[in-house]
Amino acid sequence: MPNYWLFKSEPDVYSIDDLKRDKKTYWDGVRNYEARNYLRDKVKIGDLVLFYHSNCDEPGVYGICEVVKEGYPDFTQFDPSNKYFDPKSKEDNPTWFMVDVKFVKKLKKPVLLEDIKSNPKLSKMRLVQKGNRLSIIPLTESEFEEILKMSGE
DNA sequence: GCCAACGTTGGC
DNA sequence: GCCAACGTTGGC
Repeated sequence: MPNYWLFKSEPDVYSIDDLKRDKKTYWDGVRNYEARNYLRDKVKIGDLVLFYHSNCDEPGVYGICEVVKEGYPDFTQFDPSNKYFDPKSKEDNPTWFMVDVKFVKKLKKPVLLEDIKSNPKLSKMRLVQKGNRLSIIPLTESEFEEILKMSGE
């Protein structure tokens, strides 16, 4: 039984089309402790992930990917030239973690944030709760399935 | 571009 | 340990 997640990405930085082109990517730059704990401890190989576009004209879920490598240290935290560099993190005790995901599919049509907000079955998702900023969000199986249904999948 | 909500930092 | 200041997120 896989777990289900929603990962946010700004499409100007990395979009579902980038993942489709690359087939696979590492999920770098998560710098929030709660999200880090999910990546380090809970996100497992075979888990399914909704790929969400944030901070853009039409925020919403645009695709699906699958976890292919479980939590390991995010190497960008050790690279002074990287924008995610964290001088406080030590290689023998890394602060930040990443996972790898592979492209599964783009949704036939995106499920936009406004659609998610207007669906009462999805009102418990942290995505739509007040002040939400978490970039790695756990989903129930029924929430995941409901979003696929809304996309016409 | 604005700004509310939130997490982090650092002085005390 | 408190909390004001600050930086970031992300919808609008």
